[in-house]
Amino acid sequence: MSTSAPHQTRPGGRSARVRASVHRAVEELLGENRSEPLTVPAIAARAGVHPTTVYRRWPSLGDLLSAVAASRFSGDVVVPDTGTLRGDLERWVTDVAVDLADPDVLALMRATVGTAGPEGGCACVADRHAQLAAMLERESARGGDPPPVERAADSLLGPLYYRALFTVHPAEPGWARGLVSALLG
Amino acid sequence: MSTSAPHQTRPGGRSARVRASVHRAVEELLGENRSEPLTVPAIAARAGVHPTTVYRRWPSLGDLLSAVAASRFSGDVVVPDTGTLRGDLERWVTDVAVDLADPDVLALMRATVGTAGPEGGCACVADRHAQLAAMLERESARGGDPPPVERAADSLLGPLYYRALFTVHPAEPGWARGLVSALLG
DNA sequence: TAGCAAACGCAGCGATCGATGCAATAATAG
DNA sequence: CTATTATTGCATCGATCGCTGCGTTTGCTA
Repeated sequence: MSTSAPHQTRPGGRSARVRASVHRAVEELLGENRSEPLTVPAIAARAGVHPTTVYRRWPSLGDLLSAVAASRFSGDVVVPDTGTLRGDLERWVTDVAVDLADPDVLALMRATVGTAGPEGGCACVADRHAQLAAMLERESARGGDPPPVERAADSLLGPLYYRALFTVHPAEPGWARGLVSALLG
Repeated sequence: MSTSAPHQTRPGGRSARVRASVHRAVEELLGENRSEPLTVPAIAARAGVHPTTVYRRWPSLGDLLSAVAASRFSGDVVVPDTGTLRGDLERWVTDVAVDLADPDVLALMRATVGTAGPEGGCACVADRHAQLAAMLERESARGGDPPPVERAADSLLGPLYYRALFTVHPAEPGWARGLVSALLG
C-alpha cells in the first residue's frame, strides 16, 4: 500500500482557509468585549462562512474554543536558551507575562475555561507546561538540580495565571522576574 | 420628609426567597455538568420562578453569576486563629483547598469567570483576599514581620486556583500545606 | 487530465430565547 | 388596619438559534 489511510481528512486548500478564518473570527469577536454571548451564527458571519459549516466541523462551541485556544497558545512563546536555568526562566516568564497582558488573550482564556470545562483549561496551558518541562529537563541534562515540574508550575504559572484571571492585572514590569527568584532562591 | 430615602428596595420576605431560590438553581444546574449552555429560562424553571422575574432582577447572566459567586464565596471559609501566622495559613489553605475540590464550586467559578469577565473573577476571590489580608494584618499587630499581601496571594492563592482551573486537580493531601512553607521558608 | 469523495453553501424547519404590557400579589410605612 | 408601591406572574410576540436534506464546489489521487 502506498498510503494505508486514503484520506479521511482534507487539511489543505479551502478547508485550511475556512479553519483559519473561523479561528480569527472567534478571536476578533472575543477581543471586542461585547455584552451578548458568543454564538455560532455570529462567528460564521464574521468569518464569511455559512453557519452550517461551523456546526458540522466543530461538535460544540466548547470544542471550537478549545481548538482556538490550543492553536493560539502553541508556538506563541519560544523556549529561550540563555545557558542557565535562571536566565531561561526569567526570559520565559517575562514573555508569558507580556502575552497574558493582551486583553484578547485574556478574553479567549476566560471564554475557553468557562465554556469548554476542564479540557479547555488544559488546552490553554498544555504547551506552557511542555515548555517548562523542557527547560527543567535541559537543566537536568546540564548536570544541575532543577526543582520538580509541579513546584515550578505552582511558583511561576500559578501566580501568572491567577493574576491574569482573578485580578485587575496591574503587572508591574519586573514582577514576573521575581517569581523566578522566589522559586530558585 | 420623615425618612429621606423612603424604600427603594425591598429585601425581605418573598424577594429574599426568590433570590435564594434562583441562586440555588444556578448552583444546581452548574453542578450537574450539562452540555447545553446555562440559560435564563432553565434557571427560572429550576427555581420555580417565572423567567421574567430573572430577566428583570438581574441585568444579564453575567451579573447573576457574579452575584451567586460573591454570595457563595463569602463566609464559606472562616479565618482561623491558632496563635501563629504559620498555623493560621496552614489551616486556611487546607480549608480553601478542600473547598476548591468540590466540583460544584469549580463549575461555578468557571462559568463566572467565563461569563462575567474580570468582575466575575474578582467576585470569586475578593473575600479570600480580605481573609488573607486579615491574617497578615493580625501577624503584623502581633509584632511579627509578615510578607506583603501580594506575595502571599501569589504563593498561596495562585497555585491553588491555577491547579483548580487549569489542571485535572489530583490535589494530594498535605500539598496545600507545603505552599505555606514555600512562602514563609 | 479524469474521477471520486470530502467539504461547503443554500433554503427552510421547529424550538426556544429574550423582551414587553397588564393584572395580581405582598411587603412596608403610617 | 389601610394605603402605597415594589415585585412577581401571565400571555404574547418578534428574533434568532441550532439543525437537516440536497445540490454544488473543490481538494486529492490515479
